Amino acid sequence: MTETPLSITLDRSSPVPLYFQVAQELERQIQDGAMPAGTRLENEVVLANRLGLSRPTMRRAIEYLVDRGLLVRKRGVGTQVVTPRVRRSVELSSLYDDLVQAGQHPRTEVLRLAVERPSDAVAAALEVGAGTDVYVLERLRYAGEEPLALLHNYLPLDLVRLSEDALTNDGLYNLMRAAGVTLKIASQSIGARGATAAEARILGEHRGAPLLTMDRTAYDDVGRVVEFGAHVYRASRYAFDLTLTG
Amino acid sequence: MTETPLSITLDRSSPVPLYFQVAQELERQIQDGAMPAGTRLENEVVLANRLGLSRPTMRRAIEYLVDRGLLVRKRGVGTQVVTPRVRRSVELSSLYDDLVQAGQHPRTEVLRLAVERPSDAVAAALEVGAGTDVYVLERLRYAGEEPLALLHNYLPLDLVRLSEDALTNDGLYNLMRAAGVTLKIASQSIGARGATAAEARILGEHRGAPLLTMDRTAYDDVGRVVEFGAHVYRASRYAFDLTLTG
DNA sequence: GTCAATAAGTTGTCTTTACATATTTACGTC
DNA sequence: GACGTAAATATGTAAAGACAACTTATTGAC
Repeated sequence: MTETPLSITLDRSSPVPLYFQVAQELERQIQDGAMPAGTRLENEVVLANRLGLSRPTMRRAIEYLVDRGLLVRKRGVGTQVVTPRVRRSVELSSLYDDLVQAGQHPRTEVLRLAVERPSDAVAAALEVGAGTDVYVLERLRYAGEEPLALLHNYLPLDLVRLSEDALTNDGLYNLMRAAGVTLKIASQSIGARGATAAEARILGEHRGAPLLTMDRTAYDDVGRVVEFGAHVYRASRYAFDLTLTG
Repeated sequence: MTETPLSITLDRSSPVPLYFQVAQELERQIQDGAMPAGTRLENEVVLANRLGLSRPTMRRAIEYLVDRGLLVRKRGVGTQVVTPRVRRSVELSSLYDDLVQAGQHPRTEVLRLAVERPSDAVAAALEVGAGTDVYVLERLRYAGEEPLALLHNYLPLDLVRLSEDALTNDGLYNLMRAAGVTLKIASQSIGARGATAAEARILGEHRGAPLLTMDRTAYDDVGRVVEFGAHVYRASRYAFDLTLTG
């Protein structure tokens, strides 16, 4: 309802684009609470003039925030701040990232790191010939002292050099990013099943206990398969949180 | 690698924006295979001239497809068609939509449709006062003759009028859309647990059988809560497929 | 008082022009 | 032949202006 006389100082000598400076500052003010939900922005022309920008540039800043779900525009009406929600869409992150963000201290135990011929299913998922060796990785993830997940990963050899040390101290995705692999898209399938005897033993559950399963194939920016993972999580300790936009 | 001399006919009298006409036609040609993965587009200036458009308009068309993951741009280099993948990000859809798309014939049995006081947890999820009546909906979803999922939904009264008939023949989300509710964003949590005796009986599983659980809160374009759902799926019959971009 | 036409205000689309910056290629120098 | 520099080529950012389309409020007629 309210209307705010926005003021932003711009740095025209900065390498950061003007539209992005505006978008960032706007976002900051929204997150700060300076522009609570429902706040009506002044119209584009006035805003552009006030900031000494052209309307297209001002529009682009607003557009960026509309795409990210912080603002809503209606033709003929105006632009409003959206009710504060978790606004980010699903992200490409790993369990490790999730736990770090939650303030937990994850610990990883590398059970197996080998280079060998993949099974047919894995070879198909990685889109390599059946005779091509790949990394085979098996890890156990802890949150605190409790085992949380049993992770199986398969990777082509030519993307990143894996070592047990590095994997113990860092997440797989971080290692890949550090090696210059740009993760772009991943297709996942989330299901559930009962734990096998072996899984139950490793994870500290009883046989048949419900496990969450996630199979993931990850691609880089040119569409190459960079990783295939088949993971199981103790359902009693873990859930997947998603935010979808549509 | 290859380069294609794109040709598109535009309708300037159409209400469909020019940039969108271009984007649609480009997408069609990509999907058709006329522009296979790796195809290099001509540069923006040439394309704009060839189609009789300004460069910003041409850029906007390309930008649209880049955002959707069909094209990749690199400054100083050019624009390329991406390797064909499932390119769409996660969408706001319901199980019903999923099944229809898969060619299945879903059937819905309405077990309960009532208006009553919500539990504290539901009231909190819907962000209504504890004394406010809400729709309480319990449905059983079949795929063919097999029960697939047990769905619990809670909705504010003022958004849509629900009837047992309509729910039997159509998905809840379709009904809401038809009532003018624009679903914008949803946060979901996917987990797993063993079936209770009651759930097992209804779903045709045995007690303790692994079930996928999904709790979802859906919001409209101005951030109002429009639905809260707590669903369980037979893990032996269902999995969630997601495509993430990052 | 009610309804329809009109006006004002706002975002949506499009053009033209200019310059900045990243990347690759070609060339010249050593 | 190796290296650095410059040129060519492509996308990235920005400005200013014009008209279109949608909403809402106002005004006028009845």
